[in-house]
Amino acid sequence: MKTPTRNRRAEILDAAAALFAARGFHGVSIEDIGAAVGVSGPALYRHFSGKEALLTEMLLGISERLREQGARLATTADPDTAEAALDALLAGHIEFALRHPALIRVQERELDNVPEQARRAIRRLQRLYAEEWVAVLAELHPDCPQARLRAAAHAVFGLLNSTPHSAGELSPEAMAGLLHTMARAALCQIA
Amino acid sequence: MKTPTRNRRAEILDAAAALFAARGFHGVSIEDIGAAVGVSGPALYRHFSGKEALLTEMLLGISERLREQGARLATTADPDTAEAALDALLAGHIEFALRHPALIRVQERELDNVPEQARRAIRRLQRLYAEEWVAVLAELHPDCPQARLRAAAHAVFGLLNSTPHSAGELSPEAMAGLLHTMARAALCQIA
DNA sequence: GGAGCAAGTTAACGATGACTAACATTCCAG
DNA sequence: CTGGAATGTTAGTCATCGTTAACTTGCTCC
Repeated sequence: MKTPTRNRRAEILDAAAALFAARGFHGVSIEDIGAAVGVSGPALYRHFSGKEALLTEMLLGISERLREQGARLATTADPDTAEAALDALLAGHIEFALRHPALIRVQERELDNVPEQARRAIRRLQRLYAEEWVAVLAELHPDCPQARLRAAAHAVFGLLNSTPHSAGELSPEAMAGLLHTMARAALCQIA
Repeated sequence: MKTPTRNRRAEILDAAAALFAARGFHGVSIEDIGAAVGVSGPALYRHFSGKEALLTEMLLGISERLREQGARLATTADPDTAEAALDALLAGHIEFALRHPALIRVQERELDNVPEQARRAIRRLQRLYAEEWVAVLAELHPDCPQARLRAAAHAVFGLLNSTPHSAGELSPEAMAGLLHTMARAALCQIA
């Protein structure tokens, strides 16, 4: 009974992400998650210390991944223009959002269900990611106050993360193009 | 013990909205909601038939309000230009989102916790509201396919509804102006 | 002034669900 | 071969929570 087991932890995290996205953290039971990966109930405690720990690891993973990607793309090899950096950030975020809508949804909705300490760590990563955007935007709009740039960045995150809501009407490529265009236009207009 | 009682139902709905926004539907107990309005626990059953019914009424109220506002603003007195109608829709939505961030949050997150039948009604109202936007956008972009316009509208809702995330950095007026500018720019660029 | 309704109260029930305990199986390592 | 880790299983515990029941209390209207 020991199939390849392409790492159970990852399998569990994926299944849990889909379930959390669909029904919310409190709307999903440990039993549900177990059933989704073909084991039943308390088997999960062999891999995670509890339900909150599972969510915590999930959110930390997402934030870390975005932050790493942001740091990499914002300081891309030779960013002659801030415009190029912005396009890279946009493309990266859009690709992530389109490829992992469930993760985006969970990241947006379930932060409050993570224990205090880990929540601070997650928020820190999110802040670092946002600061990459703000830095790039500051180059494009040198006399725009930081607070306004931060608000603009968060607004654009809202736009890009709307993906899970409007699922499937457009092809992924068309959707990516549309979001890129809209976000770019929105970010170039901030006085 | 019969203070003015400025309608308990409304009071309960407000308190529940704030709690649901903060901790999610399943994260809030009937006891919590009661405590928030100064009565304890099962007193709520004098006003609502259950927890789901409470959420249902809340979401129906929000959707109805937005739809009504949308219908009113989109067909405003004399809409010489579709641009004016779009500006009216934007201003209305932004005002609502800034004035009632908790309602926006609940509307975005808790639809799945509403029983099937009511959920369909809510979705219908949301669809009607979105169609107001699509109709106006169609005037501005006559040869843009409907699906793209719909996706654009939802993306802008994501942008405007990001308010609850980035709370308080900017003054409400500055925030309203920024959101209006960004959304307008985003919506004028869709090829 | 008492009938009746509106709006609370506390106590209890029943379900669900997170987590623990105790026990089984498979897979190597020595 | 054997013992021990890794990974499951089922049964049970304990807390929480939605909901109902039974009982109180004040207001209002004839």
